[in-house]
Amino acid sequence: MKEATLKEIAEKLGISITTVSKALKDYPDVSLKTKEAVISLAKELNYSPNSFAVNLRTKESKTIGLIIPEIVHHFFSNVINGIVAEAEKNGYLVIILQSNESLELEKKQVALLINKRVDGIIISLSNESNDDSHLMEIIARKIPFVQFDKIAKLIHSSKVVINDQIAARNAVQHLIDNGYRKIAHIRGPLNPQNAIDRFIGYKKALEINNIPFDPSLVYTCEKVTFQEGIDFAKQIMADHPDVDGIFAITDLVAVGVLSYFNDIGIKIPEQVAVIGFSNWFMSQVLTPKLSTVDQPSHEMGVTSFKLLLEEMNCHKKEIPFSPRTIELETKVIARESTFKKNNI
Amino acid sequence: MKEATLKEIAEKLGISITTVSKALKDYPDVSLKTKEAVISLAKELNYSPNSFAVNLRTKESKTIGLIIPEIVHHFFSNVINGIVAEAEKNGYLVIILQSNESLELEKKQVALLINKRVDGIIISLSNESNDDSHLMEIIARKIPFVQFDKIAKLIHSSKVVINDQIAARNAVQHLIDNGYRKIAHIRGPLNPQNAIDRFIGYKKALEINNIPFDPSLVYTCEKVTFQEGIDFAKQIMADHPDVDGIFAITDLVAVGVLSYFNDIGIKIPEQVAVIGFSNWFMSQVLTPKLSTVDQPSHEMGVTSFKLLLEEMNCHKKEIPFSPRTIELETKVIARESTFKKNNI
DNA sequence: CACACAAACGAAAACGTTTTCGAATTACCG
DNA sequence: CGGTAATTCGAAAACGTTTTCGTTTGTGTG
Repeated sequence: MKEATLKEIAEKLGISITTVSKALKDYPDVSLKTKEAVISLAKELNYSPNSFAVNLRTKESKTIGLIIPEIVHHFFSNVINGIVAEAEKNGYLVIILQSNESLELEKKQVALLINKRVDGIIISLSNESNDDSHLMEIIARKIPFVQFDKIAKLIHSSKVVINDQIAARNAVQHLIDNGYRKIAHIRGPLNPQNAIDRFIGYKKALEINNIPFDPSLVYTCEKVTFQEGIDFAKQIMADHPDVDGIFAITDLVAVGVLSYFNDIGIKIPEQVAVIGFSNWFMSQVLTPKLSTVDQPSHEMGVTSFKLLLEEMNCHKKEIPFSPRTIELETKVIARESTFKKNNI
Repeated sequence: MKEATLKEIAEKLGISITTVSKALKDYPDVSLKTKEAVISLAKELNYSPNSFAVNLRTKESKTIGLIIPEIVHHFFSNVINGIVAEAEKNGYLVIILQSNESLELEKKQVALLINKRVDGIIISLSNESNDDSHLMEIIARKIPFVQFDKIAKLIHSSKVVINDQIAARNAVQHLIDNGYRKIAHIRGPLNPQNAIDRFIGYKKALEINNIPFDPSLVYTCEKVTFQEGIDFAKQIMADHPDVDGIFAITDLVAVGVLSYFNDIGIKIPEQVAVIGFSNWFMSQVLTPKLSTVDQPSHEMGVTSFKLLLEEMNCHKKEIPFSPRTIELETKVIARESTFKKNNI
């Protein structure tokens, strides 16, 4: 009942381990007769190579590591899906870790993956990440490395992103085009590059349309939760009763806003229009249906793995690899929550 | 710039590999002096044991495999989260695979994990799974094994489940208690045990309340999608315009129903009450808010890993392990979509 | 028949660790 | 001081594979 090994097959056939190994890997210097004998016996014994030994010998594990801030998250679970599918298609397995938006945990997990000697690492940074030392370590060890979505701009690695500035600008422009003028922004935390970029996009859109930027219309999430959406919606109506549009950093927050407005009877979009970001599934089934920005999450996963694979292949053959940055397309999805105002 | 090894440390210190290994693992037969010297040099060289070699030597990889039907799914992503968190807490990493509800893929993936020699396997079966041979293989190889949610009853392994019959019965009882009598059921596919059990629970509830069971009120999903919810809602209203309640196999389908009714102006719950299953996040933000059955998904993940860990520990020490089945509690979450009828 | 050459196989090293068991040294005690 | 016991160390095997480089045998050619 034990696991079959090359040695066992060799002994039963009265040949050497070397020949058995070669026969199974279809080397040209094994006669057809022995090849057949070996293959047939291997099948019979249900032989499969001991991957631990193969890993040690070949110095690769055909396994990659993936670190993301949150698994239970429409965007990230879609990315996971893309990565896992593409990886499997190419013979790789994926170890998933969740940083819980904690820099400390993220660092531990990078160390963990390095120790495990994964063949490559894909990461989307936590909101706390303002320190690059663990990423530098990955680079220093020459481990193939791809960042996506929430990236450290200054780290010289491949990246898969969207153009958050333009995407956000388009979202706000959509509000403006539909007649909304006094637009609040519920932004993400101060650290992450994409929260910064979306904020910049928000300002740009105002600027282009000659709407003065009012800092008091900007509200900053700490955790980017549904509850914060509710809280800020309340706050906004208290601070600025005449606001007529809200652009939220992500759909989850926008849904909080919607939920609060629905509960207290504020009409959307008649009184306030709302647009989110990321096109979460639920946004299309809410009342009113939420306008948002579509972000190709699954494709982001697939592309990230493809880039990593390229680098891993170069790494194996010891040919140099130049990191690339790929920018994927987004588009505004107009739904009920931003219907054109009647008076225009 | 190369990876430090025991050999290197030994040579630099003029001692044997054995002693270095022992020093790092705090064996009692190494003098304090050499221990300190070794540890300090190891730190300096940034030594970390080559996990490939450790795996080969110890025959374990501190890695488990997880196969689920769908990653982008509120219930499953919560389970993943629970498993990954609990695993990491105990020094294990998790390889995730998605069967896409395909038996064929599921079988391949089990084979993959066996070949990778993971220390244990956790699985929730695909809807197609009506063949146990791949699961038998896991048992035959004595690989620690836990099933959760969608299980093969006859396979002798640990299991983590809810009581689907009772949970479904409670959901339907809730509808009946609130005055609904003609209740349709949108059930899951014919194969999965939990779809069968929920259907049985539905029938039981009717029986207890002396409501005759009408097979034409039962609709069977193939893929359990949002779209099927829409389609069946339409179908139900065509077939039985006087239906006043719907129990759906899962929230996603219930949301489809809600969405269709909202679109065509059928009032919920005044005309038809709707209850789902699983308590997906979005169900609380819909209009109307969806009643459902809470299923402790995160806890299900945590519990699954704990059971697996127990078995892995026994396996290592070669002491026998008896598989256990753990049943977690569910409870009906009453929201707007099933408000009590006025006339009772 | 000698020689070259191809075909088929195997010995052995290497990957880096863990662990057993015996050897060497030191300390202790009567 | 002889002997025992404790302390400290290291040689070597083992885990199972891959791959290099010989060696042997058989085949064909001049």
